[in-house]
Amino acid sequence: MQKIIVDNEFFNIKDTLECGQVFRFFSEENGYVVISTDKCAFVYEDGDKTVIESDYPDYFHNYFDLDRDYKEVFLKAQSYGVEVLNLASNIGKGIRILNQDPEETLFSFIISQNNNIPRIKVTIEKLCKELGNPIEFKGKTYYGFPKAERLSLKDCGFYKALGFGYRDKFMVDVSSKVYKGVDFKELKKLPYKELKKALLEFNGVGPKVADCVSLFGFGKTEGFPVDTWIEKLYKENFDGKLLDRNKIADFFTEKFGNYSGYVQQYLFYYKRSIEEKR
DNA sequence: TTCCAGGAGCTAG
DNA sequence: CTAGCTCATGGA
Repeated sequence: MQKIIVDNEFFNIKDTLECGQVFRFFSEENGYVVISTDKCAFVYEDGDKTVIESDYPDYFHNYFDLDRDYKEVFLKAQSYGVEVLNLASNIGKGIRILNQDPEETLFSFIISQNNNIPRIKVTIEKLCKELGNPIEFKGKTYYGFPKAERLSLKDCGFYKALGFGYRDKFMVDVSSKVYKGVDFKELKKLPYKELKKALLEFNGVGPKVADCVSLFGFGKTEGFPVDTWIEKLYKENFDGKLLDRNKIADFFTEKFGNYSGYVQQYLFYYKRSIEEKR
């Protein structure tokens, strides 16, 4: 087990994990166990440092986006003179956009549509426990995220029984398509707009999920996912005249350019956290 | 009971 | 191309 030690100021593990970009983590005593594909890490705070323990230090170095300067991202967000964004980025300046596995991200966000975060997490955990590889880590058994090959062996009844609802069909269709040959490395070479177009070809992937997958799974930060929370925030804190979510996304991308993904995550986390307290 | 959640597919017009 | 309807599920 190796340790990575990172300064705390622009890396808050709680905010990074709980801001809604990722579903596979567990709050354990004094820290979090994070799982990505078949790999585990334990992450905790120690004074003004955040410590990442794992047998896969290179993988989690990239996963936590440690080569990026998040002070620069934060200062950029503060530079627009948007009041709600100043507030949101101050509260969430420890958020980092994770470099998640593209395939896992694709299935995770198909599950996320018209669903809520606690239930998304429960559903994904049931899926991993059923089909994922067991991983022994720090005295407990966790489960990896199943590959498309294994997902494609199951039918709609299986997914329905796990609580997928009407999304059962999407899991069957997409896992089969991915298993038959989707080259995620080739997709990663595409620019944002072409990648989004390719992602929209999957049954169950619309504009919002495509933007989440391209951001969280492929690192394309010019997309701005618009869900119900962002739509509320747009109506209350921006000019709020647009009704179509595609046009709201375009409005934000035009405003924030390559920083759209970071800004979106600051705003999403902020909006959800203030509504939760009511 | 109705409304809502990190929406998207399908059909009519 | 857009507007409206429908799609499971469970918590509030």
